[in-house]
Amino acid sequence: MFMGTFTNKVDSKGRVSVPAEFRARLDEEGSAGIICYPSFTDQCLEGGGPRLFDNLQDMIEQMDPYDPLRDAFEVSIIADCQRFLFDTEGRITLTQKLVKHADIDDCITFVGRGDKFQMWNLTCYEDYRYKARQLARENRGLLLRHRPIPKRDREEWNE
Amino acid sequence: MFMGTFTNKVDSKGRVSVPAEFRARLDEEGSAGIICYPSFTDQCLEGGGPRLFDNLQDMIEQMDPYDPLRDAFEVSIIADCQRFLFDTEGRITLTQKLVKHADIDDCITFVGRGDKFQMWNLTCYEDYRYKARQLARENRGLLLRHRPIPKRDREEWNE
DNA sequence: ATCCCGTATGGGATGCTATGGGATAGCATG
DNA sequence: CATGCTATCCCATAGCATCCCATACGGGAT
Repeated sequence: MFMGTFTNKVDSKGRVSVPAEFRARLDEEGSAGIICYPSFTDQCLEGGGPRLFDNLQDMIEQMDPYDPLRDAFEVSIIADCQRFLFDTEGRITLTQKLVKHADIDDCITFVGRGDKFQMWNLTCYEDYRYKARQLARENRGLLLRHRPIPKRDREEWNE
Repeated sequence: MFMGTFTNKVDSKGRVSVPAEFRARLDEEGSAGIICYPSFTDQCLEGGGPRLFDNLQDMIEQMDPYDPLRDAFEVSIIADCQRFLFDTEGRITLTQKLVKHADIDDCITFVGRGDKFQMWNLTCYEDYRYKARQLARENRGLLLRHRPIPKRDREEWNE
C-alpha cells in the first residue's frame, strides 16, 4: 500500500531518492527497483513494483492479439515503460523522455495511490490536488451512497 | 521481456547498436544475435530471439498445409526472416531490403513489445505512438475491466 | 542536552554503453 | 592477378550510470 506524499530533490546528476516508505513496500514485494510509465490522462508518471506491472500485462494478454486496441495498450504501456533499479542509496535516475512528460525540474513529488504511486512536478501536483479536492467537496454526497466493500485481500496493519 | 524504447544511430557503415537491455534479454535466451522480419501491418521491423522464431514457426506448422493463409504467412515471415549476429560491440547491420521496408535513415528506434521488439524510423514511430496513445486513452476503461490474474511465477527484480 | 541512527543529498572515481574509424580478411569482378 | 567492395575485428573515446564514501539533518531514546 503506497500512501502519503513526499517531495524529494533531483540532484545534478539527475538522481532522486525514492521515499524510504515506498522502498520498504517494494522490498516486501521482492523488488529492488520500480517500474515507471507516463500516465495516460495526467501530466505525471505512474510507478510501482513488479506486481503492478504483471497486472497490467495480464490485462493486456487477455485481449485478442489482433485487436488494434491491444496494440494501443501495448505501445502505451509496455513500450513506454522503464525499469529502474535503486542505486546503493535507494535512488533512481529517470530518462529524459519521462522527465519531459511530467515536466519535472529540480524536485519530484511522490504521491501514494494504493497499489501504485505517482510522480509529479510539485506545482503541477498542487494544481491537480486543488481541483480534485474541489470536485470531491462538490460531490461529497456521492461518497456516502457507496456501501463499504465487504473485505478484500486487504493487508494487515499489525506487523 | 522487452520493454522501453531506445533510439540509436546508424553509422556510416550501416551498423546500429542493439540496446544493452535487449541484448541482456537475448543473452538469457542464449542468443548472440536477433531474428528480424518485416511487420505485415506496420512500416516497421519485428525482432526477437530464437524463441520468438520457434513460436512463429509452430503457429504456422499448426495450420492446414493447404490453407492459402499458411502460404501467406510462410512467405511473409519465414521467407523474409533474417538472422543477425552481434559484432564484438553488440551491433548489427541490417540488409537493404529491411531498411527499405521500415524507411530507416540515420536512426533506429527500438520499441519493446513484450516477447518481441520493433524497429522503427523515429518519426514514423512518433506518429504511430501518438495515435496509439490517443486510442488507449479513449478506451482506457476497457483495460480496467479485465480482472488482474492472482499472481504468476514472476521474475525477481533484484540481481 | 547529547547520542544514535536512518534518510536524503552531494560528489569523486570507476565501469559500461554507444559511437566512430582504422585495419584486416573474404569475396566478387574486371 | 589486381582492384574494389563489404563485413568483420579491434581500438579509442565521450558521455552517462553506478559504486562508494562523506555530510547534513531530524526524530527518538537516553
